[in-house]
Amino acid sequence: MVDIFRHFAKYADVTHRPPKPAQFKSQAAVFKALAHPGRLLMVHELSHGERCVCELAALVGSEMSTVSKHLSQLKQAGIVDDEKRGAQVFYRLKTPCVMNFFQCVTSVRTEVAKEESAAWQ
Amino acid sequence: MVDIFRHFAKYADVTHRPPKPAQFKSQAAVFKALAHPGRLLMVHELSHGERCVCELAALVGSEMSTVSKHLSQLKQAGIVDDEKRGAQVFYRLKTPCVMNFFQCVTSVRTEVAKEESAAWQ
DNA sequence: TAGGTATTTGGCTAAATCGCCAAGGGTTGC
DNA sequence: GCAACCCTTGGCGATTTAGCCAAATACCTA
Repeated sequence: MVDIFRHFAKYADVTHRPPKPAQFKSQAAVFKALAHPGRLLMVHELSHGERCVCELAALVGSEMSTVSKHLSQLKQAGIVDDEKRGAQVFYRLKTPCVMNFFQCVTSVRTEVAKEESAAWQ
Repeated sequence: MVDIFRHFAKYADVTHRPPKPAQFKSQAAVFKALAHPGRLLMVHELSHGERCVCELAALVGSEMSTVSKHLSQLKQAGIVDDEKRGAQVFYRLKTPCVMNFFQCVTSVRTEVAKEESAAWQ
C-alpha cells in the first residue's frame, strides 16, 4: 500500500498545520466566485478599469439586482473592491494577478477543443 | 451615458467574433471544476505525480464513487487525464500551468484574511 | 420635501451540485 | 469458474446556487 500522505505530510511540516484541508476550502471559494460566465465577463471588463454596477448590468444583460449579488460574491472572495462615489458604486479589480488565469484557462480549453474536433474525424 | 461596449467592441475586433460570451462559459467550466475543496486537494496531490482513484479517495476521505465523479469533472474540464493500467486507473495533471493559480489565489486569500483580522481590532 | 436614479436586500422558484448507497463492468488471482 | 478488488454509473435526498420581482436604502436635484 502506497503511503498517500507522504507528500501531504511534507506540506504539513512546512506550514506547521494539521493536514486538514481548510486552506483548500478557502481557495475553492475564489475559484467558485470565478465559476460563472457572467462574473467572468465582469472580471474581464474590470481588467480595463473600474465600472459602476449599471454599466456591468448592461454588459451582461441581467437585472441590476442579479449583477449586484454577483459583485458581492466577487468582493467576498477578495477579487474585487468597491467604492461609493455619489449615488454610484464603482467596482475595480483588487488582485490583477487573477487575469493570469485566463491565459492558462484558454490553453486548457483550446486543448480540449482540439481533441473534440479530432474526435469528429 | 458611458459607452459600455467600447472595450468589448475592441476585443471583438481582435477576435473577429460576436461579443456573445460563449468563451466565458467555456472558461467558467474550468473554474467550476476547481471550485471544490476536495477536487482542489486532488489537483494539488496530482501535481506531485500520477495517482490511482483509490489513493485519492483515501486522501480526501470520501467514497470512491464520489471521487470518481470528481475526477470525471476534472477530466471533462481538461485539467486531468486518465490511463487505465490493469485494474487501476491512474490520473495525472494534463496542464501543469493550473498550479500557477494557487500562488495568486493564496495571495488573494491572505489579503482577505489580513482585512478580516484587522476588522477585529 | 418630493421625485428620480443607483444600489442592495429579501423572498421565491427552478436548476444545479454534493455525497451516499446500490448496481454493474472489467481485472487479477486462486 | 469465482471470489476479491478497482472503478464507474444511476438514482436518491439534501443542500446550494441563479435569476427574477418587489421592497428598502442611499443619493442627487429641483
